[in-house]
Amino acid sequence: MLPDPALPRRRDATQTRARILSAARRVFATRDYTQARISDIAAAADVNQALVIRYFGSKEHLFETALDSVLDELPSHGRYELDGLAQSIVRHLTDDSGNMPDPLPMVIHATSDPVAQAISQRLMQERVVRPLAAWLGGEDGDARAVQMLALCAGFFTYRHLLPVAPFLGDMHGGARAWLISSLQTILDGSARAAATK
Amino acid sequence: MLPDPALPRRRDATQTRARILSAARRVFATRDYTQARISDIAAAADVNQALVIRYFGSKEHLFETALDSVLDELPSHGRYELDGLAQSIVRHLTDDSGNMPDPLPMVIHATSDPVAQAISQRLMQERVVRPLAAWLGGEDGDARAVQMLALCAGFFTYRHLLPVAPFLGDMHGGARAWLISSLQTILDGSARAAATK
DNA sequence: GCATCATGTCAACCGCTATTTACATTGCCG
DNA sequence: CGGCAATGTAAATAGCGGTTGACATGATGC
Repeated sequence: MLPDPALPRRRDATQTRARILSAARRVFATRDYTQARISDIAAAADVNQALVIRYFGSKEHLFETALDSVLDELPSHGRYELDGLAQSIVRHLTDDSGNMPDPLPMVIHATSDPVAQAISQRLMQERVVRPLAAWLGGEDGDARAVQMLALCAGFFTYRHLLPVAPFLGDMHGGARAWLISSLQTILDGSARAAATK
Repeated sequence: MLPDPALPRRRDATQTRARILSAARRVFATRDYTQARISDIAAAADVNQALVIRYFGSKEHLFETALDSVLDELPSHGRYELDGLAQSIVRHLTDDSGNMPDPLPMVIHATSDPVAQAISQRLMQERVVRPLAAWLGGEDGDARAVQMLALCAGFFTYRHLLPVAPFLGDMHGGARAWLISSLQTILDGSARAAATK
């Protein structure tokens, strides 16, 4: 038996903060940053709107904290072989349950706001592009890293932001396969470059 | 000798409307839709802010008119051979002068606003995806069409929206070459599919 | 010239939303 | 218990930006 929902919840700052952060991650990943209202996040966290600001200072800082927490949960590249990485990326990208950490939705949705954009840019550069480029190796490592990100961003754009047919219907499988093989091509190129070193 | 800028310009509704539309195209292509202020457009057109609304009814309607006018200027696909199309697309995409019509910047920047997004979605579907798919031909024509658009969107995202290194520096040439060859691969696939019909 | 309509200007208005402020309630510790 | 700091709530506040309306000014036909 659940507790009476009319009754106020037992007060617990840590848990409340966590609920807000979790809600922020969901909301910032699904709506555009400027469309993501503080009240949306408060509602999703079942918390008073003023608490969101009280706990995180401002919308911008909440965004930074939320993106940071997603990046913390991202599995490190070292855990993947060349074969698995492409599929793993796409699995994160196409997971709609919200259980798999993926910075891309938040980052893409943040491009509308100058401040949130700057935050995303810095964090993505430091914590995704740089390590991925290093892991890919070679002198064109970071070129390849950004190519992979661009592929993912394009896929995401036409899946969620501008869902023109045939991305709407049952074509997801085909698009997914195309994305995997395109990523794999870039990875294979890296492998070949490394082998000829 | 130019006319005294302190003096009011000779009144001409057609010209004023054209100046507003042109300014709107520039502004909507460079800033995000929600960040693109009516006052920005008015200033760029050197026109009173109220006139923008007077002539176009609302920000949303101005956006639709502006996007429509860009699509009108787009060269039809029939004018290109398979070889030239990829390069032509990329030339439009990487032109910073604003002289070449390209709906992509406006469309991408419109994704933050639900209404502008819906407008973009409809127009892109009808006037870009559909004709491009028909031109590509084959049963997977529209899948390939969207793949090409996704590539362009990804490229644009990491060039303008989330400019992480090495897209910032001198790597543009490399990224450009990559984009052209990726597009060409999709086009070649279409050609092969058509040949084996 | 002058009447009149088209065009342009200026100053409000209005809704929206992040943030703040003042106030209530809970839980903890003596 | 009783006080007090931590936590939660509700209602302003403030600023921004699209839109509107009342008024000014230039152009055009008589």
